[in-house]
Amino acid sequence: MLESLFLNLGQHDSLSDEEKALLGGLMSAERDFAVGQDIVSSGSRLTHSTLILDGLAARYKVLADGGRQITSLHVPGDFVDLYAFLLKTMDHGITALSPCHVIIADHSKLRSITEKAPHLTRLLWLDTLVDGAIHREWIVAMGRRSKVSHLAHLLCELFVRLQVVRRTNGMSFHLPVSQAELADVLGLSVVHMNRVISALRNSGVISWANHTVTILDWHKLQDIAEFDPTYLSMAREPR
Amino acid sequence: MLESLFLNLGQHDSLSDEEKALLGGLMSAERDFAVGQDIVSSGSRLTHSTLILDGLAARYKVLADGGRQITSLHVPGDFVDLYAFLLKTMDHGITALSPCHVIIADHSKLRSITEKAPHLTRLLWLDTLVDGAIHREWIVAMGRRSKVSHLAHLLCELFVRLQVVRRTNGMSFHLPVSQAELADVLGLSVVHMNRVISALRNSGVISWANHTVTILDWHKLQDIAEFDPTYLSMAREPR
DNA sequence: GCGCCGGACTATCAAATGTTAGCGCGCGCG
DNA sequence: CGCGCGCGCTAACATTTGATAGTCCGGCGC
Repeated sequence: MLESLFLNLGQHDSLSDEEKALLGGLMSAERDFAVGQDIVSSGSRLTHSTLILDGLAARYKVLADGGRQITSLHVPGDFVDLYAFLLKTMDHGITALSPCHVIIADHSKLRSITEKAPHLTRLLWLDTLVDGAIHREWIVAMGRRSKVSHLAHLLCELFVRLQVVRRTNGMSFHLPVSQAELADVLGLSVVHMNRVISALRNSGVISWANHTVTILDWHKLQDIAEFDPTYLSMAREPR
Repeated sequence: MLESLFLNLGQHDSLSDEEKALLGGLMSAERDFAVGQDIVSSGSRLTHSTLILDGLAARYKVLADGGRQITSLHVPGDFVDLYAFLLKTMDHGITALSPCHVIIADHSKLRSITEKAPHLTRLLWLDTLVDGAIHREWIVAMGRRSKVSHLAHLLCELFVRLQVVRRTNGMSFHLPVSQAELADVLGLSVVHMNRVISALRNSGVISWANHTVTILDWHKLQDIAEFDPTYLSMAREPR
């Protein structure tokens, strides 16, 4: 059941059986969230963190004028709010973009892992660091890439991350987001988001219908995006 | 000498004397970097991390077309590349925006802290999490705030962070960056950066000359920025 | 089967942002 | 002392992006 977590953490360094057992021991209740429902709401103080077993979730922040910005997307195997364990107060919300099946990890148990399992602690820490690396890549994309390149970069990233947890199907993957939601990711208006998607489609490197994206020309997509997966730290080495 | 590090980590939770000693034991050589010099270069693999004792540094990434995006700014007391301890390969560079005096922490010693000092490990982990929280706030600013609001937000953030490490002078602080460098932070052209700075200046909430920013109306600046410092986790509580 | 509704998509015009070019000031250097 | 140069600043024009207002289509409830 925790297979995607093991795949996710295990891509960086090998996980021993004891560590897998420790991770299993972290978890308590499973829960389900419907589309549009908040998994965690902004401003709350949590005593547990949430692991996605299935579905797509987004961290977001809403501004006074009603604008929404999505700051990250989360796939199965992602600890969406692991940082809440130390950050304590949530400064943003987390919402389900598709029906989400999750499992809960108590902070008290996470804390005890930091007391007695240094290697596993480092791997969990690393997980949050990769999160930060993704944020940096998003900042670069928002600030200095063309919008088409930004979108291409996002698709490359999602494809690779989904591949790690075996949620791709050949060169296709399911992307259950509306254009309005995507606009909240890239920081664009819906109208312009549509233009950007059309442009990428017309360049022939992807097809996109029924919430399914198919990469027709990975090489060219990667070129448009200037995508270099180094920041995802996918090399398995001692950490 | 490590006073700014203690102030920085100590804002989140209290640091014991033993922990301060452990942190002292981490450090080895001090070094100096001139303006424009790389403190860490992109693509390198490090065996140490760098703590800023004095100066202003920036993480940045350069794209194929020559464009540069700065993904974070670092003040004294910041471990600029602490994550390299686990991420291993640098996917971006770090440069000195003003003359930087730094001190080096060996990764082998950091690792031993994770083996024997769980609470200090959590505080270091937290330090990297705040880094991530700042990234998220920057993403929101880039995506959904007006440019003037984005700039105002940056100034609020820098003021608060500098205040923690006692680098402010009343409502003023030193900001040794050119408009071109600032444009690389906000993701704007230099010309437009200039327009945005002028607009904020003309609104009368700040004055800005000789690389010194003075906040004339903190309340109004905070309003323009919709600045809420929660994400900086400045409450001292058990972590 | 009909009508409503959300989401993709388009057109038109307005506003924000970028590009290119150039001016002027202060400062370090020959 | 004069010259070059980085940097702040501006002007004019081009391009990108946003706002507003639709159309069209498919799913779903009645």
